[in-house]
Parts: sequence; C-alpha cells; structure tokens
Amino acid sequence: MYQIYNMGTKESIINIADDLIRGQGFNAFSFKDISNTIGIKTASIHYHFPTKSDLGVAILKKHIEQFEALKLSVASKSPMVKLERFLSIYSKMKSEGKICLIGSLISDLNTIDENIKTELGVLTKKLLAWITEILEEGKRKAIFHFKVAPRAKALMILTNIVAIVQLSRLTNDDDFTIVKNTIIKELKP
Amino acid sequence: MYQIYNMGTKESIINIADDLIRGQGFNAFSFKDISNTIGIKTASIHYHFPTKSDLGVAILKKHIEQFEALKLSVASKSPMVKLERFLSIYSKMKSEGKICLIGSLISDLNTIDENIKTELGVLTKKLLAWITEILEEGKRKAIFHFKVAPRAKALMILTNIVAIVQLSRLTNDDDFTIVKNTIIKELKP
DNA sequence: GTCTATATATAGATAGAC
DNA sequence: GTCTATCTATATATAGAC
Repeated sequence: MYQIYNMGTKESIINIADDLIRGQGFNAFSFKDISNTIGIKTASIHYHFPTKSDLGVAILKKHIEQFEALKLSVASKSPMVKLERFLSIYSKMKSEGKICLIGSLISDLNTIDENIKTELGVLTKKLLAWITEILEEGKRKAIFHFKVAPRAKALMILTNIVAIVQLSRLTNDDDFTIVKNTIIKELKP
Repeated sequence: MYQIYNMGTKESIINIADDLIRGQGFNAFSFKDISNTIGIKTASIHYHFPTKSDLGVAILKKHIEQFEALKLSVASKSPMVKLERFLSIYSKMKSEGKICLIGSLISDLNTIDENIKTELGVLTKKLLAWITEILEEGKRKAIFHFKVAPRAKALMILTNIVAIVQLSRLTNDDDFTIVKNTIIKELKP
C-alpha cells in the first residue's frame, strides 16, 4: 500500500536487468550496465536492491506474477489457444533476440544465490504444471493426441522451446519456427 | 608431431576448465579455479593459453574431436544403438551433476569471443547433422517412425536432451530419465 | 532517492626472474 | 614451464553528503 508513487526507477531497474539477464546471462551483466542504460549511478541501484541477488529475486517474482496473469487471461480458451499463446511468448522473445529467464538462469544454477534458485524452481514448476494441465484438457477433449503421460509430454514441449530459442541463434533462425510448428504437428492425429 | 611428451599440464587445464564450464558456466569460472584444482599459478596457465578465449576454443576442439571419434566408433552399429549411445553420454553427464558444453555456452552466446562462437557452431551443426543421419537411416530401415522431416525430428531430440539435463536439476532428477525414455518411445510405432 | 567517494575483492593478463 | 610481482580493469557493496 505504500510507495504507490515514484515506482518508476525500481521498475525500470527490474525491466532492464531482466533484459540483460536474458541477453547476457546473470553472471555477465553488471550494475554498471543498468547504470549506463537508465542513467543512474550504481550506488543508487543498491538503494532499491541491496544485493544483485535481491534484484534477481525481484525479476523472478515479476515473471511469476506475469505468468499467473497470462494463465488467468486464457483460462476460458481452448487448449490449442492456450498452447499457442504459450508458444507465442517464445516467438516474441526470439524476434527480440532474447532467451527465456528459465533458460538463462538454469545454466548458471550452481552459481546463483539460494533465494534465486528457489524462485526459479517455483516459476519452472508452475509453468510445467500449466502445460501439463493444457495437455490433459486437450487430450480429454480429443484435440491433442499423444501416447505418453501428460507431464512427460509437457517436459518434452518445455525443453523443446526453451532450448530452441537459444540453439536456433547458432544453427539457423528458421529452426525456431520448425520446432514450434513440429510441437503443434505432433499433437495432431 | 611436436610436444608429444609433457602434455600433461596443458591437457589437465583443458579437462578441468571443461568441467568448470559445464558446472559453473563460462563467465563464472576463473583461472584461479583452475589454479586451485591443479596446483599451478594462474600466470602459468597463460603460458599454455594466452587468453581465456584461447582456452575456450581448445575445449571446443577437444569436444569436436571426441565427437568425431564417437561417431566413427559406432558407424557400423544400428540406428537404435547409435541413438542410445548418444543419449548415454547425457546420462553419464547427468549422473556427474554436469551439463553439456553446448547447453552451457549457448546461453552465454552474446558474451563469448567470436572464435569460441565459431567452434561452438561447428560442434552443434556436426551433432545435429549426425542425429539427422541416424534418424534417416532408422526411418529407411523401418526402425524409427516419425512424421516430420528427419532434421526437424533431430532438432526436437537435441533440444529435449540438452535442456532436460539442466532443467531436471530443478524439477526432479527423474525427469531426465522420463525424457530420455520418451524420446525412444516416440520413435516406435 | 541520488549523489560522490571509497572499500574490498577478484578478474584477465603481462614482465621478467629462475 | 613455472614462479613472483604487478598492472589494469571491473565487480559488488557501503558510508555519508545533499
């Protein structure tokens, strides 16, 4: 309830750091990078986030909130629409030359603070559970067809999209679209 | 042909740095980490590898050589054996708590030296081409069954395994086995 | 809330002795 | 080939003025 006004700087820091993590990685970005972009001294960033880990946790909490909002916004839609909405987030990401937060932080898992790790676990499990739900609903309604357990299929799809948004930068940008389309195609009879 | 003897230190540096990259990430590991493990001063490491990037390139060339050797060693085997041999590398990796070199470096793509990037591209494309060949051969011999193009299917499998060896550290270690088994299962009729 | 100034640590890298 | 010593740069973080 407090701090309703003047939230601009704090949010700006979160958004810029988010972009930096998903563009350079957590260990490669620095407070100076934020400083250069936003026009604020590094010491001032520490006023909003005492440590780099605190900033990391804040970014994850933002993503968790955004995920919950997305989930809610398509709750009444068909499983196919839900799945396509999920995949479209990665299409946007790809077009912006970024990778996803989970994919960026997971490779640094052994070097990040325990608090970041915890929130990353929360986000990843929520996302996986949601994809599992979408697949279950789609199977029940005979929209999706697959042989394995819904959670196993959700793991397949999540790993496909998290990795291809990164790998396609090296193999071929079109590979992103190929994988995205194949995910959909393999769910059809 | 030169330097056949006394290669111990240089190879040790490569092997330890390899482990460090696949455990902590390229930007998180330092020459001091190697120094602590191998018992050699950081300045001495620079004698063998002038820059950190030179070391990175050497590690990638080692992986490319090892890949070529693996490919050759199973050339006469059935497609299923080849695929299982490929997947078993990731099983070993998983049991050692490591991730793969491609998966580790790809998330740092925007921060690594151009020379490393080039070699990473070589390794990734070679691996992808090999998986594609295996799938083509398997399809021709009616051992594997899949609807999409072999290269598209290879992208699906590669992204599955590269990402699950990382993600399963957060979701559930058993998820690695689930994905590995699902890859095989989905290739059967 | 942002600044200047500074503390402290660590990074990659080089020079030159042995 | 490895060492000591050092350079330069940059990192996260803190103290205290404004």
